[in-house]
Amino acid sequence: MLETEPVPERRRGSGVKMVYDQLRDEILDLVLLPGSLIDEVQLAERFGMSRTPIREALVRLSSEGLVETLPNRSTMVANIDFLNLHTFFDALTLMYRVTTRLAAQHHRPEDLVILRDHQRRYADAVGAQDALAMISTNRAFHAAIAEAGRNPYYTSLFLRLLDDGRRLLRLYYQSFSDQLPREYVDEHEAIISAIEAHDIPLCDRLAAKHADQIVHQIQRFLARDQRQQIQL
Amino acid sequence: MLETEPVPERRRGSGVKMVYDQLRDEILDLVLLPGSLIDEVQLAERFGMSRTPIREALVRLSSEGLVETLPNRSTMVANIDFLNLHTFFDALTLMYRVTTRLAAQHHRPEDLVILRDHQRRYADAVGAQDALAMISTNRAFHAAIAEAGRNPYYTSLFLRLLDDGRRLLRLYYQSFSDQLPREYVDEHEAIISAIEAHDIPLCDRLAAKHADQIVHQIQRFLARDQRQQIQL
DNA sequence: TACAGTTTTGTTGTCGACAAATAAAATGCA
DNA sequence: TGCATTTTATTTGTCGACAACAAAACTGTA
Repeated sequence: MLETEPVPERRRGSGVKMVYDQLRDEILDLVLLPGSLIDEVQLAERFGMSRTPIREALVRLSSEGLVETLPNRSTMVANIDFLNLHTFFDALTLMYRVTTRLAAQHHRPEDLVILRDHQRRYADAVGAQDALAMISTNRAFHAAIAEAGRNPYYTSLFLRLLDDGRRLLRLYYQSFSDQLPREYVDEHEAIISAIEAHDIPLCDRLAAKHADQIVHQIQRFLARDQRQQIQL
Repeated sequence: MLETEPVPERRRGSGVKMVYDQLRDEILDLVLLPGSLIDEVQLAERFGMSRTPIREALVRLSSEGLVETLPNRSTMVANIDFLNLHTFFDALTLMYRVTTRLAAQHHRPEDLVILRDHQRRYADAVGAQDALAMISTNRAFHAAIAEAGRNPYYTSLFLRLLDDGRRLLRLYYQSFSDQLPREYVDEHEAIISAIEAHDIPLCDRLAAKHADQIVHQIQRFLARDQRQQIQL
């Protein structure tokens, strides 16, 4: 009597969160391509559970704008809006500045330890030429700055922007993984020092410069091969 | 044959949205008090539908921070965080400034028509001493400015802030509905003119002043009767 | 062949029911 | 009586099933 149990007997309330986290990662990592349709029963079979928890996860993703749900029709992975990218860059730059300024004001000693930890991991990723690790560690670094700023409103918007950017960065790094991120390591170091020194104007300048670097780099990439963006 | 139909035969996909909108309004209008527990089957009976759509509405409200859901236990109306109000005021002020500046840059002629329409309704509400109408029309006015700024990232954060503030304003206006909002009418007029003139620095100054007025007024109120805030 | 109307197919939105998990009540023991 | 333990009860998380809706496939007619 072979009682195969492919689903490893998950705990009660963990279903939605598991599906949510998994789908979210796959969307942001472009495993699920923008515009592709999502079938609930297919997901239900894949995760070995009913459609109900799948649906709740999709509702959550929908309210965060990661999927668009057409009434009585399939839900769809949200498209990347290449036409209004300037609004994204604008908001991203402002949030870089605001969160870094606030970190200079409100950080505590333990925040610096965390920051340096993330920075070290980022430097390792750059040294190892590991594009995926660069993306995630860079994100963690700036998310930690936002946390140190201690304003949840800014933090949540910033995280959303970083996630939206994560999809762009996936396009970016998969096309050419060059050595430019080396500059970012130094800039990160300077930002940490400015935060530690409570130098708010310097934090503002450094964050703005850092943001401009990233924005211009992405824009250069987009201008370079426009075919790819039209294709999506 | 008496076929009573208390539930008016709603359309198919409208269930969740109806429950979501209704609960959201009741939470923001303090009909559902912060910290109060929400029973799903009770809501299901009240809305005349199954628990499934109620649940999806609650998930959505949860992801927007309006309710907090304890695992395997009741979900709860989110508390008002009186301790960290300064983060709220800070973000609100910045968003006032940013959205108004962007409206000066990117507005179109039809936006001004909409703005003047909201402004007229706000003036009417002030004239009629209708506190609830003041809250909603003021919100609509500033939301329209954000829309005219055409940056969905800022708009969504701003709307969230305005909604969080709506609960505070409910506390505020229900304790003393005075004639102070009269000043706001004039300030709104000045903001409209500055937007129309594309005067970005003036928009920034006016928005900052406007925000400070509101913030200080709420802070005065909170300092005046602290008993009420502790009670909640 | 082109097109309007009809049928079929596939997918979603909703339902009622059951089981797990927690809180409350009841019981037993010192 | 006070406390630990068991039992009950309530509420959630999940499931399988069915009906409604939209798109695709099909049919008949000009």
